[in-house]
Amino acid sequence: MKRRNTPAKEAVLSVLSASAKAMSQDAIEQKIDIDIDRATIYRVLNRFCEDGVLHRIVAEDGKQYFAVCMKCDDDRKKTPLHHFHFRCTQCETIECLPLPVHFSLQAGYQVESVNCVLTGVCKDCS
Amino acid sequence: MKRRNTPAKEAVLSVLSASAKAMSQDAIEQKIDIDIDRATIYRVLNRFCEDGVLHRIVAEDGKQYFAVCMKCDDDRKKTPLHHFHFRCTQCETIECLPLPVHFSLQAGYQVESVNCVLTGVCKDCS
DNA sequence: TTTTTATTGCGATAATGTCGCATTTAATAA
DNA sequence: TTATTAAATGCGACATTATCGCAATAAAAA
Repeated sequence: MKRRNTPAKEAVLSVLSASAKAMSQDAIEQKIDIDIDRATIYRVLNRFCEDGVLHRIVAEDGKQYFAVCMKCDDDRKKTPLHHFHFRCTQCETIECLPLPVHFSLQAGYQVESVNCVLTGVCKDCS
Repeated sequence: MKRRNTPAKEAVLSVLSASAKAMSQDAIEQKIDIDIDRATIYRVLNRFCEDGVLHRIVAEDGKQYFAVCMKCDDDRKKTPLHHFHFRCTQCETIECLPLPVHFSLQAGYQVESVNCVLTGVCKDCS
């Protein structure tokens, strides 16, 4: 299933690339200048996640948020693969923290994904 | 607002106390022998969370799961305050791991809650 | 230009969780 | 025991998030 370049994909990715924070579907839709259907945005986001372009965070509000995956070109400054996220209940944003998630499981567990979110008030709001 | 003892509360708490895993509202409802309205179960669960009897986990499926809070009477064997959870996609359960969550944030952040879930295949299923 | 099929828009739908309101009932006072 | 008070419940409606099927569109290759 070969991917195609479409205005919807470009729009979604450009919004997320320009954002310092993770965004939900509705926030993305509001930032996009052209009209794209809700279902289409979700499909674009899901495809990007499959392709490793974006990562998905599920916050305590039960909503999905999306952020561009940091490439490993420049390891030191970038956010680690599995990192904490911070959701501020004041400014309603989610940011990727440069804070790796460490854990050591008993043998037998197969981890497929990691979802760590801290909720509270971010440093800009407090 | 003083709490009252009701059959609904007792039923919910007894199901969760007997369970080794965190449970969602629908799973709890299925386990309960008497008929309790969905909204009531949610209200009971929310009250227990407020009162520190239960803790709430939001998994990557966006659903809320509830588990009894471990008391600190017997510290060593108990699950730590902020601990990882493991959601198995095979047996569809969520367990509390005896694995504390560590993080150190920049000054200025106020953490109100922590939600860490690992998803994959648990040791019983693999 | 034609063909192929990935992608889209639209509508319907599932699922989770909350809320308002009238009613019930647990706990307290009389 | 009975009356009183307000916490808790049941019911229905509702909001929100996310997905799905299907016909129509359009990107990429032939």
